[in-house]
Formats: sequence, structure tokens, C-alpha cells
Amino acid sequence: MKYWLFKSEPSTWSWDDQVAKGDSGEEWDGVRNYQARNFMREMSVGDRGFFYHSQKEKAVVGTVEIIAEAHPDSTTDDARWDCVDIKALTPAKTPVTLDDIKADERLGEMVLVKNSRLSVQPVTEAEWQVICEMAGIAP
DNA sequence: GCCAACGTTGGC
DNA sequence: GCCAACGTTGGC
Repeated sequence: MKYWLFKSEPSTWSWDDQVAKGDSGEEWDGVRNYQARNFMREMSVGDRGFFYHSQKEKAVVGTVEIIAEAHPDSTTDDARWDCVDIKALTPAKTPVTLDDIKADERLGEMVLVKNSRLSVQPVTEAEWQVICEMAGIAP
């Protein structure tokens, strides 16, 4: 299984919006960045990801599961853009903030820290376990 | 609200 | 194919 991180502005699409979709989930559409798209094409059903709120909150607020592999993004006719479907899994008991992540030396190499603008990014298994622990949820 | 970093676009 | 200009993102 692989691990990922999905970033969203809560004012556009929040964790609560994602939870409201239930097990049927929702497309992670609107991505117009090749790197982010390429990562989505590498995802498999059953992979896990963190749901991260950017802007004011800047924290991992829950985990999600990939429920459909990459397919054309329904919000555009441009064939270049694909997206996966995800569903909310577990809310973080304690949101893990960007400050928390930066303060932990085990997380210093995270893409979130190194390239803050990439909206879909890979997470290593070690990073996954550390952040789950900090969030108070089972990995 | 500002600004730095980065990615994309388009002219040459 | 290069590079300057521009737009967008996201942290501060």
C-alpha cells in the first residue's frame, strides 16, 4: 500500500465536505499540475492519504482512502487532466499542524515542507506512522 | 495583504 | 528549444 497527501483550501473543499460524501466519496478534481496528476495516476484502490487543510489552518485533519483509480476529470474537457476518487476514513483526534510537522526531525524531508505548493504528494510509510501517532489515530 | 517560489505559456 | 513574462499558490 502507498501513502499520499491531499491538500485543499477548506473554503473550497473541506474535510467536512468530504465526510458528508460518505462512502461514495468524491472526485479529487480541479488539479491542473502535472506532478500532482502523475502522482494520482500512480495511486491504487485501497491506498491511504492524509487530508490537509491549507491557508489559515495548515493541518492534517484526517485520513482518506482511494476508492477509484485515475480517470478523466469531469470538470474539464481537456484530456490531459485525470483525477482519483477518495472517501473520508478517520478524523484526526488532534489535527497535526504544519508547525508540528516542521518541529519533528523525522518529518523534515516531507514534500509538504520541501515543496509547499504541490497539492497532491507522496508520503513515506515512516512519515505516515509518525503523523498518525501525532494525530492520535491508528496507522 | 504581501511576497517568494514555482509552474505554465507564448514569442522568438 | 529557450527564456521572459505572467499567473497561482500558500506561508507568513
